[in-house]
Amino acid sequence: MQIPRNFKKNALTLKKPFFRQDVLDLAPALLGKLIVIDDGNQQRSFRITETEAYRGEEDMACHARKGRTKRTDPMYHTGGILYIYLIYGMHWMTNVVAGEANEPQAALIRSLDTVEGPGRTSKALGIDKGFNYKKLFDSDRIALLDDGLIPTYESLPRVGIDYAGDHWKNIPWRFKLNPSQLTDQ
DNA sequence: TGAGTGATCGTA
DNA sequence: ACGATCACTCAC
Repeated sequence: MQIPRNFKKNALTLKKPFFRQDVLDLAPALLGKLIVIDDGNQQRSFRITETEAYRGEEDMACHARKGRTKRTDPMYHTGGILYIYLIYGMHWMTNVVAGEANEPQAALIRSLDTVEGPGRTSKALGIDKGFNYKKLFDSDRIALLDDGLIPTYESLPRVGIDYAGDHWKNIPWRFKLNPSQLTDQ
């Protein structure tokens, strides 16, 4: 589709209330949404195809299991900002903060229509620490657009959390867009 | 299957 | 101050 020049004021741009949903609703709702990045020179867009939910201090796979720290602080904010962190000294992870203030929740963006894997996703988007805390509903640099695709998806266990114990390791909080929805457009 | 890489946080 | 950990990727 043609991406509007001023996505900040575009009717398709997702607004604050969308992000205040519980992460178990928001993470699957992110599937099929367009993520638009404007680096000042050019604008690029990708469709979100895979997410994971991390939910609260009781979720033993969530960074917030150790409470509020300098790193996890963004997750304690009201939904709609980004939570960005570095993993393995190399890869930036892009997370959308969900829910209300003091409910630490975030959805990891794992894959895009043309990019598989959370590290590669951030790299493709040009996202690094500078995007931490950035608002998705009020930014000239980045926005999420809803062009009407209603996602159908499968739920799977989350990746890379062997330390979290059987319950949290197996709970199906990874969401993958049905691939046929990309070609049906 | 294993090396690379560095911010973060618990322990001191 | 130090050491363990880690929501990963790439090359072998």
